[in-house]
Amino acid sequence: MTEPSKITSESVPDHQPAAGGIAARARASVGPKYLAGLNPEQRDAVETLDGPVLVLAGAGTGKTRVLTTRIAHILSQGRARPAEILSVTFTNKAAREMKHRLGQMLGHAVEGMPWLGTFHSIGGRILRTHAELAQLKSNFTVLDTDDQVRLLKQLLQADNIDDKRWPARMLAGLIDGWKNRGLTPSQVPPGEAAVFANGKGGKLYASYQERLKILNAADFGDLLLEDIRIFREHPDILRQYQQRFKYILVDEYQDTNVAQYLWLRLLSQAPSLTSPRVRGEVASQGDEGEGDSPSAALVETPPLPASGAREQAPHIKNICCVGDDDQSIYGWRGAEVDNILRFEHDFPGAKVIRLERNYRSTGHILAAASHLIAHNEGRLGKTLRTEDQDGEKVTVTGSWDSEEEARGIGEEIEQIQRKGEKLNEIAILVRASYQMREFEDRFVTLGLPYRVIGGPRFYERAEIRDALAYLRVINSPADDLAFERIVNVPKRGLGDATVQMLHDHARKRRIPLFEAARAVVDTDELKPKARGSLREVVAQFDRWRAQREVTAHTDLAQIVLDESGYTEMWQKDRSADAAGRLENLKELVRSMEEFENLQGFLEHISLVMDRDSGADEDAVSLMTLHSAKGLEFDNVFLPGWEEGLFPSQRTLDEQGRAGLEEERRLGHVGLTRARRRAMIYFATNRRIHGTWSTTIPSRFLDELPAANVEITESKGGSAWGGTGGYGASRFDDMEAFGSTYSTPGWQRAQANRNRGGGRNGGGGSGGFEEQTSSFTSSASPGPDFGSFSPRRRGPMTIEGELVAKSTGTTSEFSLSDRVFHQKFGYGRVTKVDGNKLTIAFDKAGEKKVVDSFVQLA
DNA sequence: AGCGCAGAGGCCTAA
DNA sequence: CCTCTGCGCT
Repeated sequence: MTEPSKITSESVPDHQPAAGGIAARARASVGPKYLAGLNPEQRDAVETLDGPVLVLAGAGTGKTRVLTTRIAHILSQGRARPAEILSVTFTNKAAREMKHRLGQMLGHAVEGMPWLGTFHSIGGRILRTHAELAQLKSNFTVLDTDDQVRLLKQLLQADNIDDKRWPARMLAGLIDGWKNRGLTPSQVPPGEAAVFANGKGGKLYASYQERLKILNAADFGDLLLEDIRIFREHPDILRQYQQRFKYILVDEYQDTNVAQYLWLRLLSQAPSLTSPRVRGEVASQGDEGEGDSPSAALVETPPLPASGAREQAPHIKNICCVGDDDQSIYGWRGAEVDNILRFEHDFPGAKVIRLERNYRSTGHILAAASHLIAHNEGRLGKTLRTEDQDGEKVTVTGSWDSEEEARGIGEEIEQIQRKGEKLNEIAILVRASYQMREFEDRFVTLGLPYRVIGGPRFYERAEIRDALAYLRVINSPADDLAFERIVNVPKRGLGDATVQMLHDHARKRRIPLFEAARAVVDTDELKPKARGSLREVVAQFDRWRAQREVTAHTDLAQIVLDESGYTEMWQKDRSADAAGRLENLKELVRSMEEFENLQGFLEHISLVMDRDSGADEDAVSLMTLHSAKGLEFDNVFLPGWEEGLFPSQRTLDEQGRAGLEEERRLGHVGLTRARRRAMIYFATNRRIHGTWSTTIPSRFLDELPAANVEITESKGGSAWGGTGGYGASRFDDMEAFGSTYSTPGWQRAQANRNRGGGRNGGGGSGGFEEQTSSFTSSASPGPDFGSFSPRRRGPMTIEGELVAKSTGTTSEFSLSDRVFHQKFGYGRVTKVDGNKLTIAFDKAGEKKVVDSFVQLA
């Protein structure tokens, strides 16, 4: 199958001038039609089928296209059958997209690609196949974060640990972190295990795992971690998968965590040659009991040929990882950028291909994004280039507060809409999901259709979780968490006392709650009323389980919801959202149709993150920067570029410099989502925890190159005192507005000045002239410059970049000059204020712009 | 058992 | 600002 020849496609005359990537370029003119239109690097990435390949694909360089074309190529070359290709992504969205594109390319649906999916879904599938080796049954439940926390809470209670001091959430985070690093309870470094509850952390992790087995449940981390364990302990099983997967493709490799990395490494070894190696691994794992080094999993585990010179032949099969270190934004959930940085070391003989030609964004946008990301130190370094025109500059707009920001963006959107552009081509990308609300409110009043992507997940809603709990109990009677959730929903008179009693009973007899209930019903331990209710519940579930055999799963679900009284509960509820909840329940039942049976549905539901309602309607997309990765839009709004929010203070506090760099990558991701227009906003006042606070513009604004950025005024200008115009006089007596409308540079200078002068307006005081004049001086840091910043800031030199260009103490323009503006067209100057001009544009109306952006007409 | 209220704590990002 | 918890009352 995989002979080590480097030339893969049908031979083609090598007639092109030669340099690196010649072969690929040569072939570019001929070949299968799916190769047409690929650039030489892309083509190289598609056609290098043998051995490890790392494709460093910058934003918008055709990453997905390469992946899908590569699969098509493998298939059409007869190198492997669809079922022999393992292709992993992080999100369902990405997986779906790949399936979709493959379908288009191959001209038929891709049911034949059973191993194309997310890490979690594929990991889960493998685990189900060998569930018994992890002390589970194949119908195990996947617990989400909520279940996880509830379970841990129970454990903490059982151990008499004060969950005020030691919140279950924190423990959940720790356990997640350990699992992300591939650590089983016994492998957790003692020092780390001790940080929780005075040393009980490790023990709690262990008992949590035990509880999971009893509940016949796994959490997200287990879906990979248990696979790894099974692979290590059962070389024969590992070999079976190694033989099956002839090709491995990995999307977003920069986001892989240690566990995913280990999982991939195990699978990427060539089967026939690995068995001794694997056995070696098992041996090395055998002593995992005690005294492991802190990074046990990292250091000790991968005794792959790759990791050392000790092995002569790199028996690594054809793995192709695609990623972009500049888009690594999941460090907080254990992603190891190191994985991508170390690739060549881990997979010796790896070919590294860089995709640097961007097909998405215009020159200004790309330049702004590149310039921003260039402030990061830890990167492999890529230079994105485009052959597109410069296009419009990235705009930066200051607003008084977040409401005005939303208003301004709303207006801008309406304007775009008036130009005839699709709402589908507009996205608002926020740092934190709580920012979304303001936009939703605004859009509702405007009647602007929008959709929230990746917001509160469908299955996280209470009614959905309740409904699922019913189904889970039917499917897996040992699922105590689910049973507990619904035993008294709707109210049946089975309160805490009863549940506590069941718990005791269950623990004593080591049986699930449900079985305990069945047993208790026959005793007189409960009061008649509770006893009757409980008996009814047990009988209902027995009945439903029996019906399951003869009833379609969608019908069964409907029956369960109706007979349990759950539907009725919401019908009686007169609160505002009851109707919506009923609607959601209907939607849930409807969505079950896509699955073959109840089991299949439950397997997927916890892993499927996105609810995809109405994707075909024309609507503005609202989402977090994180969930925007991989998407693109003509128009992208980036609100909330303020210190504390973006970059997030918490990230800075917790991760320091690394955190800052990750935030910056997030900014880079945001900007590179835009094809034609990127519009950044910052507000001077924002609600934090419900109280208004004054904020400072994000340092990232200063890191944007002046040449590609334009400072504009908010269009939601009414908050500026009621009129669109502005003037020194106005700001003189409106202290609060003083700094709101400045460029970032101003604002810094302003804050600086205020500190110096001992005024405390939170940066909000100071007259207009003052701002203007201090504009230039901000390029050189004042003595106490750093003091107003929440964190110590880096060298201030960057400050000058944005400032310098737009700085000018006096403008060369004067009143009623006829001017031209790249974006707004022709207009007449109606007011001059330092370097800020107010111009009445013929078409765009009155605008405030910095003079360097206009020229005399 | 169940309801309503007051107080506390959280808002980062995700499968 | 919003949700969750615990408490006291019915």
